[in-house]
Amino acid sequence: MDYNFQEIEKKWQEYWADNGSFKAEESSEKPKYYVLDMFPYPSGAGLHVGHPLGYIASDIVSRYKRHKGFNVLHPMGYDSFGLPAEQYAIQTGQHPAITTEENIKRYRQQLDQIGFSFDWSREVRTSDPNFYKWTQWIFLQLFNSWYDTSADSSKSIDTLVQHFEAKGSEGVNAVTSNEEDFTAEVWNALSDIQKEEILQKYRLAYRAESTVNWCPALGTVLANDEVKDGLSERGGHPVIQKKMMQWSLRITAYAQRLLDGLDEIDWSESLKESQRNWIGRSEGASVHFALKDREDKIEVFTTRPDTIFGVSFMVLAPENPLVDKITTEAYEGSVRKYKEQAAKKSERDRLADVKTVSGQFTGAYAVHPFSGKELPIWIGDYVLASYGTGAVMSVPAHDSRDYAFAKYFDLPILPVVEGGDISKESYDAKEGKVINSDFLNGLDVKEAVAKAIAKIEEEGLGKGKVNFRLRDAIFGRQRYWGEPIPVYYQDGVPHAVKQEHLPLELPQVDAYLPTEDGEPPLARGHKWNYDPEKGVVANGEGYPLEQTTMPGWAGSSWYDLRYMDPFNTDAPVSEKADAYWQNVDLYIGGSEHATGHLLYTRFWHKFLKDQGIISQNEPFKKLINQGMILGTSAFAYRVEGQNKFVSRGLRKDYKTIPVHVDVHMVNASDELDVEAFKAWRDDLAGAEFISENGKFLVGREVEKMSKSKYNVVNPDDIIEQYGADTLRMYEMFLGPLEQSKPWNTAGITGVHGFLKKLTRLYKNGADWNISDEKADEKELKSLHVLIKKVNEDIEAFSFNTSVSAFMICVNELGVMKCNKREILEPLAVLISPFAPHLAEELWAGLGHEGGISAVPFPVHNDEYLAQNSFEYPVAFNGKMRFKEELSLEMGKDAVEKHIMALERTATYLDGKSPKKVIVVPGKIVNIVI
RNA sequence: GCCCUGGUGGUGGAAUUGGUAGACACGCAGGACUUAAAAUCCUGUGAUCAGCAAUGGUCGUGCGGGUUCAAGUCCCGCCCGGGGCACCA
Repeated sequence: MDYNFQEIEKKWQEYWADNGSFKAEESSEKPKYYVLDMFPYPSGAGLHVGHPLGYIASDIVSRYKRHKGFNVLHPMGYDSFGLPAEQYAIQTGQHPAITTEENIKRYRQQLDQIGFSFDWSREVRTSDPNFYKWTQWIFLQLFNSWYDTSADSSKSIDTLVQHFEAKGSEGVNAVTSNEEDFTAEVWNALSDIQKEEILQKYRLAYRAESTVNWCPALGTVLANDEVKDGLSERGGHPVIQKKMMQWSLRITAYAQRLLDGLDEIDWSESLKESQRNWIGRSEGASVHFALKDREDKIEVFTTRPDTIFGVSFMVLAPENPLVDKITTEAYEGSVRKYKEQAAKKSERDRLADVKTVSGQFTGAYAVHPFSGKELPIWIGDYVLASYGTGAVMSVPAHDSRDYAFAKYFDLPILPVVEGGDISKESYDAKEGKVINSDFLNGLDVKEAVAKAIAKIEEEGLGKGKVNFRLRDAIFGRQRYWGEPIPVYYQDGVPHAVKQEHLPLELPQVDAYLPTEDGEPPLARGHKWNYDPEKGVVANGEGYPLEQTTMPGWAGSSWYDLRYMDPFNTDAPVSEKADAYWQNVDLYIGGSEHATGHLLYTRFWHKFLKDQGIISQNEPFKKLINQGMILGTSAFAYRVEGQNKFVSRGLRKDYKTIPVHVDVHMVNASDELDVEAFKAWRDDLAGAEFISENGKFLVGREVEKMSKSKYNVVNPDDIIEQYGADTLRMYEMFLGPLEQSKPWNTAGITGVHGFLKKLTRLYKNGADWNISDEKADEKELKSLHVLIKKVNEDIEAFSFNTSVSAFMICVNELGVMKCNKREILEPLAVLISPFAPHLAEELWAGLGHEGGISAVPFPVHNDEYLAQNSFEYPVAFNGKMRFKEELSLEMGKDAVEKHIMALERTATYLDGKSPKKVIVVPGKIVNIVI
């Protein structure tokens, strides 16, 4: 065999491992380039052909950059804390660390086979105590920080305490849930416990009673991004709302910076848009409405202060604490009933039930700040307690939800913006002239918004305000297999575990379930107390440790930094490593992390930047989302009620049910291996098959790759049959990296054949056959067209088109029977990022030693590309009719003259004289008749 | 509902950003080599009409308009697929 890929690939993989070919240099004169893949969670199922897609693309870039003279950091590791290993542990009693270790071994084996140029010496695992020591350390920095909005930066909590001691809360501009002002005297007189209660409202990692997403089936809380349509993202279990004491991270402090930062990074527009939606900035005003006959006020947030004269009632969320205070005696019963009803509804029901209007009058009235009119106060579950102030001013004429509410309960609808018909629906558009609105009359909506805010501020009724939809991130999980939160409790007050006692390692437990009392699994640890002098001690001594662990995204929020300096024992990353590597130049991974990992990571980096740990604002300069590789399922058509199958073309004649067929039993022409199919399952053994033209054909459909659809293709099988280089090139050839596309094993023969063809340029049978003759013009042109294209394509991440370009060039050289060193040497280097094993083999065959990976990448020479003639398409009224080869040196006029003199031109003119002749040199001739 | 994407042969996809639509590959059809198969190589392959044929005509990039000598590409209005957000005031 002239292309013995199995032997070649094994040989060079060993060579790379033995020579440490891809070790990134600590420091270097070379410019740095950091290419990162989203590290995988090592699941038990192993990789299917969809997983390596992004890794192949990043590997091509890494290898290309090495050829271009960069010091490339291209690491890999494992996001090894997670639910599946824990659930397996619950079922079997096996420690999740063991399962994880086994899965990692399998992953490593699969990854190694594909020939990636990872620097494995820097491997990280989030579940490794040497790694999570620093995850815990970062958590403690967050715990010890508050956010100063005046400086727009986080600061040490000590600075806040000093301020409180000297001046109380006056002059503090912080992101906080604290609403009560106090003086220095009051502060200094507080007990430690009371002080800590207040500080918790400022810390960036804090404990608070908050409504959380509780998943009873998983026995843990979930972050907002882990819940989809009221179900847990993992497992699809129902999620309910529950009030719990929870650790949270104050990501909301960074909302504006997270939003602004998007403008300086090269990410896809759709991804940025997802993050913008998630952060959900809206501008408006907060306005205080006084209550009739009471001291309290209702504060609302509105984005439409211009419609303030259209307010005809107020609505509070049922959970709003004000409700109980203001409800009049006569309505107490019905309000209580409504609240109970609302509390019973799960988030999911509430979402599903958007169309049903419900609410209850409280008996109380607010007073319109400008008109003095009395406004009835209602409660309704369309108002959310967790957004804004949990209260709205209702402008039914210009808000569809308020409109529905007003119609249902027959409340007044007052139009204040011209331009819509409000007899059937509200007019929500922000266009038109304001009417019926006193000092706002005659203004455009935009002007009215500004004027209304100015007036509200002037009268002390409120102020302009920006609101974000982003919520603080719930950080505690009632699980075993995660990073322990390094906190202990003294008199119920949380204290940080000392740095010298980090990592706080997971305790040994006898089972991985929550306890019978519903406490997290860590409560089963027999040695899970803490003494600030001694560290972890047995229960009964010292103080109790926190029992929840960190969520899956904790470790992944900073792992990119650890690769820069994986063995550092003094810091997550050294100043030197940070200064050299800075941040990730190219990050490739799936778009499913848009509002989870990618947002949290940006948050942690901004925080670490504030702390002076790192120098960069953003972790990932450029990000590409690789598309999903879908499966091409195969179906056999079973005749309803019979054990009989009909071929695809005949199924119209029968009533059939499609049955999934394992794609491995179908060939490239969609023919089913009937014998294999019969042997597949007992019930099929006696089946009858009706063929067409002697063939039994299956139907095809594109679906997500999944075991249950029998359409999963394993890379190991592909590598076994065609080799890793073929797999790599075929995955790239399938289509644009960012696009989702179906896998079809049938097409792979094209790429495999190409690699064989390439080999044949260098070899004659088993022997190397290379000539030192000078290359001719045509050969050089073919090569240099390719050099130019490949360079451009890699820079543009358009790998599918470079594979085509390789095919075109190799086809051309094959026809010319070119075996000249002058052509074949650069060709081997060009293809090395794509098919590295074969490239190494060819390079060695050309007589080189020392490997190909650092050989400079070819640069094209324009001289060889220069054309002296061009085949002009000649079009009449824009329709191409014939072509004429002309010298490119001919000017416009000369071309026109030549073309007009042609006999063929005369035929098409058919006696008419052209109105106009357009000549675009080197492009086209168009004759307008 | 709002926001991002995308829509090109039987299939995956190209098209230098306004200049020959369908590169490259799969599949299909035919042929060469072979006892045969595999492998390899060659030819054809958007639809449709006319012709024995070389060839020629018409249509054709989701739909309907428009700009232009020229539109897959630009503009206006729709339709459909994929994704994000969503009683967010």
